[in-house]
Amino acid sequence: MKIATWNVNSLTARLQHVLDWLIANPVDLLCLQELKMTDDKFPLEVLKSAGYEAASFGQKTYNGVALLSLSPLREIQRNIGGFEDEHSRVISATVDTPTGPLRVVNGYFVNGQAPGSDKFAYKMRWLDALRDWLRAEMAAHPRLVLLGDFNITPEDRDSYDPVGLKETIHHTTEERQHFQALLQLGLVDGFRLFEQPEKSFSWWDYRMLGYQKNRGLRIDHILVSEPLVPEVRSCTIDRVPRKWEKPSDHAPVVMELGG
DNA sequence: ATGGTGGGCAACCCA
Repeated sequence: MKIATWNVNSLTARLQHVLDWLIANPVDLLCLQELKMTDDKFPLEVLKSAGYEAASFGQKTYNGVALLSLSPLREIQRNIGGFEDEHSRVISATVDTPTGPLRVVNGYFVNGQAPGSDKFAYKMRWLDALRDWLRAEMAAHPRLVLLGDFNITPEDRDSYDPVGLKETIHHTTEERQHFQALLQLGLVDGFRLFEQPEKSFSWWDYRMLGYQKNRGLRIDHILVSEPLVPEVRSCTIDRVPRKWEKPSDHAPVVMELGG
């Protein structure tokens, strides 16, 4: 089976891209971020016609996440348990796979603007809450994937300019420690299970010809719990839709799982 | 060069 994550930067603006991408890449599960729409605007029927059951957790203008699945979504949960959050950033569900149930946690992590800002402080609190909640989630669901737009470069090699951008947003020691804390829960970065091209990124700024110059960051990730590691067959970034007209600034990350 | 582009929607917004 295949799973994927994609920050679409408005599902209203990108619905046709999503439908076109799914036709070319009929993944079993697609996790979306930055819907920028309320749930009453979510295109449930259009996705159903494309063969996908879906669950959304949106809000007006900002944030918003959704799960699109060929097979039924069970035990759908919204946001981080026990954490009061005005933003719609996490949606989780269980899907059945040939090798057992898979718990999926889809997150649009806080951007954080700049170190020292209120938004950065919120990012740190949010990451604290996510880690504490995930510890229990992983105990309850040993086969778990955490995927989405993390807004963190795990290492220097995940940035086009780690020297010039040292300790700026997406690159700070604090953010990277939070990423490591997720790994310490028993999660593994699926992308790094495989040899990958140098300068592999999942996001490129719209400005200054960012994509054309490959000035990007790898901030979209698929982390798998240890019991799933032997099942991971591949993990790749699909740059194709980033070349389409009016693209999202993010590219999808795709993982193939096999029994 | 402290810029620039894009989405949503009228916010000195948010990425």
